[in-house]
Amino acid sequence: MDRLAQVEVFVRTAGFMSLSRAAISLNMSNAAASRHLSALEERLGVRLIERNTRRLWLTEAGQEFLVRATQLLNEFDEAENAVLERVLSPSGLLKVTSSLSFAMLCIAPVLQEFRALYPRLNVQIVTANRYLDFIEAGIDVAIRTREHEPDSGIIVRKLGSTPRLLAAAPEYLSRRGMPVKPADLMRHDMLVYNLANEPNILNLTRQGRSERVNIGNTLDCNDGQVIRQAALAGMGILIQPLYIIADDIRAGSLVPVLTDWELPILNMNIAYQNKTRLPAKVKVFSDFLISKIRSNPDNGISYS
Amino acid sequence: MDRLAQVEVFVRTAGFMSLSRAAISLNMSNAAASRHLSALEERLGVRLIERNTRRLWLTEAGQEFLVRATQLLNEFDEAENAVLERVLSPSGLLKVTSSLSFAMLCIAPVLQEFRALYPRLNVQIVTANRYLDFIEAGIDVAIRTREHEPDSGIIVRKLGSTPRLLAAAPEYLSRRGMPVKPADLMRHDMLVYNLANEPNILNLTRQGRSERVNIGNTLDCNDGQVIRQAALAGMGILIQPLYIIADDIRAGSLVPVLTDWELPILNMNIAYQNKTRLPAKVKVFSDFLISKIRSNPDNGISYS
DNA sequence: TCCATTTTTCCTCTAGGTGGAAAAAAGCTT
DNA sequence: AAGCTTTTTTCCACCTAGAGGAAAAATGGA
Repeated sequence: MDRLAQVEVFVRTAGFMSLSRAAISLNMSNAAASRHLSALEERLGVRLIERNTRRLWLTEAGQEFLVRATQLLNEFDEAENAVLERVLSPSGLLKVTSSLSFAMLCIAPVLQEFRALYPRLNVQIVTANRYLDFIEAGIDVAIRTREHEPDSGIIVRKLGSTPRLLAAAPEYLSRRGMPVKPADLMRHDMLVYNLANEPNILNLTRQGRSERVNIGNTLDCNDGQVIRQAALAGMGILIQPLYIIADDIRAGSLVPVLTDWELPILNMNIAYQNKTRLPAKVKVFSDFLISKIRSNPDNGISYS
Repeated sequence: MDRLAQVEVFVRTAGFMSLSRAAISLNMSNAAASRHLSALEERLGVRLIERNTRRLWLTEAGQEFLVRATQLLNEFDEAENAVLERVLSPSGLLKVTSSLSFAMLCIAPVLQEFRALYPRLNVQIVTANRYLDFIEAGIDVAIRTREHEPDSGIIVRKLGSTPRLLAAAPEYLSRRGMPVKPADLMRHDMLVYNLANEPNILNLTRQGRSERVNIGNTLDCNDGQVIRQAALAGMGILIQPLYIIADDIRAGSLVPVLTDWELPILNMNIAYQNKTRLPAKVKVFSDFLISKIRSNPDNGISYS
């Protein structure tokens, strides 16, 4: 039998001065209420409420217990309400990991608005050029581009897609010429992001036809921003997601090349551990970020 | 399911960092412990303990709830222990009613010792020359001499028996002569206690023979001490229980008459309400008083 | 004395909780 | 990488504790 229910019957009965009314208010039968009260008195070894069929009154033990019991029930409700409030109003620390580029371009610009919405939730961005382990690094949310997670315990939700482009500074193109067909890339200086799948092989398609090109690597680096800076300096042709160089292209600082050819789309995903109950902070952050990215047409990430 | 048991499983699990060890310590199966914890999390709508088969750790919600939960369990134990202590060490107020005589002669002399034994229990003596109603007067214990209680809800325990005697002051007997046989009483001044059963009829027996005498009443009073004082002043012959005039007889202030005749024995009883659980204070007082009266051979109350 | 109402207890039924065992998972060792 | 050990979770069959309805008992008022 639920000991708290026993205490509730006792407190309600003392309040109403009636077992029947206590039973009604607790949605239980008279018989059940009587049993609950008797069970409590049995366990305590004392009569808490002296009663007959016409009236009842608290014993001295009952009066003392009533004070404590009422306080206990209140505190129990408060404890549960505090937890419930935490669910509705997340707080604490949320650890998000992503590439430096994604953090700079997609998270940092909207973080202030997020903090305004959830003032008690601190967000810590852990930029890394490799995928961190959720458990080892204490990560709550990860932004990843790989198609599949080896760990089936990870939930993956799609943020959007971004095309990969080939682009170079106008100065470089003046100096080295514009590549006309994919094979021309073999004679160009290529700036390679070495964390990509098969970083030295390019698969380009046009009108259903594919061409596979092996490229050298004038620069072999694990950071998109470093590669972008090198390209801006005229060091070669880069292959990067549109969202990273969208502003550069609009500014004319980088010029796309082989634009009638397509490279494989890059899917941007948000990932978190599959838990029996998704922590509120993970949920609110994920929903927020997805909403922000999808509602910005200029960021180079589309969703369909 | 017992909600407190759920909280106990949670707190134990957090302490041991193991559901299995929490289960052992609470004498329940692993399955039951798992269900209790899951049920608590279900009701709260939040994961309190994140866990896999190898380790577990508190969520932030779990950390906060743990503080409150631990306090709740402590306070619940304290509330129950406070009640238990009250049972073992009675306190509060005990209302005892008896005749003035009994209170003066049998209760007052031992009350100090009782209070020393139970310092937190206050005894209130309500002397009355009539029987008070338990419920109306809020009486816990009553000393009564009547043979039967009309209320079957009253428990009656025998304190002892006291013979009733006829006695008068030596001066009165010198002046009016010593009665020789029961019929002589009709020509004497009789001091009648009008609360007795059939106060104006005396049934005296000797060697198996009974004589019934109708007596007049020079004094008709409802208080034994007033009757005693009148007899001491030579106003007439009284009929009173031995325990009231035992000291007067030893002192020679009152002289028993018709001593080879017997009046009906008076049974002294202690009475209290039949309750589902006898209050500790009623029990300890009753036991104490019975013990004191039975161990005093000089008080005029015998027990066999 | 009768009546209405409340508390308690009895009875029957079933829903819920049990433990054991199996499944799944996880981390360590080889 | 595979195997092993241990823990947590879930399933299953069983049993009992708790349910409500009704009757019994009690109580106070009319």
